[in-house]
Amino acid sequence: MSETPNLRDALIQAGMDLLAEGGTAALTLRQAAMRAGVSHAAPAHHFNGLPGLLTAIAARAFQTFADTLHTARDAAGQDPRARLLGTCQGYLTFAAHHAGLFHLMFVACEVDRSDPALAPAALRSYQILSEACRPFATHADDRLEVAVWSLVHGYASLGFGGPTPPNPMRHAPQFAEILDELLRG
Amino acid sequence: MSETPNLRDALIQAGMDLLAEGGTAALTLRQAAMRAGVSHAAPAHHFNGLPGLLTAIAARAFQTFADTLHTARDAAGQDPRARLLGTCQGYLTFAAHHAGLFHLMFVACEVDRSDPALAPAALRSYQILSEACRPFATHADDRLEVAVWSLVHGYASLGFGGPTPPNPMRHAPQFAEILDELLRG
DNA sequence: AGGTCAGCTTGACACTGTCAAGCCACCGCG
DNA sequence: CGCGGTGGCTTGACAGTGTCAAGCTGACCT
Repeated sequence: MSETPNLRDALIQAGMDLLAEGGTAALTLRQAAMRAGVSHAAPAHHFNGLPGLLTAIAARAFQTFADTLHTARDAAGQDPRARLLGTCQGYLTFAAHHAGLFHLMFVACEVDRSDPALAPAALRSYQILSEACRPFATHADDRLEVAVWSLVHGYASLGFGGPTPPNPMRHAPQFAEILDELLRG
Repeated sequence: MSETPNLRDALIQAGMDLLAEGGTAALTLRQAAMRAGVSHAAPAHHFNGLPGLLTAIAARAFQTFADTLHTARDAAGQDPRARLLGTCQGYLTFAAHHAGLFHLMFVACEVDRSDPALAPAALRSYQILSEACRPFATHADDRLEVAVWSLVHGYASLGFGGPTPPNPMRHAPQFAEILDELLRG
């Protein structure tokens, strides 16, 4: 009665809430349906099973991810290095604050990566990073983009940017110093 | 009757086989027990539930991972750059050939990362990479180690090193060129 | 010889995803 | 206006999962 104009969005929102609260294990079709106030089989009419819901959540996550990168880049001013660093820090901030979504977007094997709803937002995210790299490209190929992308993604995945320090590292250097290393500080 | 000196190892081996054959979803306590020829509740006497089995598999995977890095480094000769590149390519080879184990080692949230059996092998892997980086370190801190580690881990996680090319990239540059970029070619 | 206990089995429970069948309001058409 | 049809949801069921409690068994120790 409150507000459920369409159930699909409500289920996606419930799934994102569950993911943020209890991690991947808590994200369940039946729990999402219960949160949305419908029966356990209702989600089947809007998604292709659990992978379908996960894919829809990942698609929405890619959109907010692209927005995060965009605003972080623009907030960093006009200097090309500051813009690239800002974009990377947006990347790290998103990974640290939305670990569940980050996991879903990049590593979860249940999401259907061939879903056409996934490509646009993912491509937009990549293009924002790619544009920030362009002023520093010294080769014809895209090796710098791949290098920066791999670097920031690995840094985030290994937990250096997160609140909890990773396993064997006593003190991870700031990402800005590492990026300088790559850009021939 | 064939050979099961201790069930614990048999369960770990069965779990690794299941992981290699059917991915994370196929790795199940009951399936591993069935493969080992015991009842579905037998694993509970050797592991702390499913997370315990996953942790034990991850610990063994870290050992073979460290061995892979070690032999790849030594097979690369004496030149410091060749040794570092060889170590990284061992990293990428392992990630591509043992995607399930790689996932378990670094991202699976079910493994108990505080398990004391996990730290030694993980630390050994890190030290092999760290030693290969040492000739190139130009700062007192370990920023280069973290940079190389993040770079190769991100490169592997994003699928550049794997058999299937990743999403938006038409042609990923070879990792050697990217590593040269980081080492100020 | 008798007791003890680790290791394994059996059985049960709650929970998951998924499918089949049915219900019901709404919408278009005769 | 009546009426068939269909999308959206419910109910019920099934196989599969992890996990716990209880019981059996054989070896080992005293």
